[in-house]
Amino acid sequence: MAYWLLRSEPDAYSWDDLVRDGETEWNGVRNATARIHLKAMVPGDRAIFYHSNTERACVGVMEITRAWQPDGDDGKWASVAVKPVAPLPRPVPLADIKAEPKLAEMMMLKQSRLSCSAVTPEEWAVVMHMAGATDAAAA
DNA sequence: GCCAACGTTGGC
DNA sequence: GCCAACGTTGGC
Repeated sequence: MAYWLLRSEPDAYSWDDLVRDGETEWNGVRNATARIHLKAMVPGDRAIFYHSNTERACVGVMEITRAWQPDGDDGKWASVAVKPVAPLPRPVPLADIKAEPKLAEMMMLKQSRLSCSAVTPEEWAVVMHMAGATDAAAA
């Protein structure tokens, strides 16, 4: 299983919106690097939901429910389907991620504007620990 | 509101 | 194909 981080401005689409919807199409990504990651996602992969901009914190865990399909008028972009797994018991602010040496190499820090980035299993475990997440959400 | 990072566009 | 100009994003 692979781990990912998907960011969204909560004003545009938030964790609460995802919980309300039950499942959603993660579309509208218009960045070549992000697309590489979207196309690498397979059902069962886990992803951190990160609120950018106004909140700047990881807020929940999602599961990829369907591999990518073409997105956009010309079909040259990609989108996947996701569903919520569990909210993080304690949201993990960006400031805490930056302050944690074990997360210094995280892709989201290296490329701060990238909306879909990869997370290593080690990084995933650290973030879940910081969030106080139990095994159910962390696995 | 400002600024840095970075992707995209367009002229050459 | 290169590179400067420009626009957008996101953190502060």
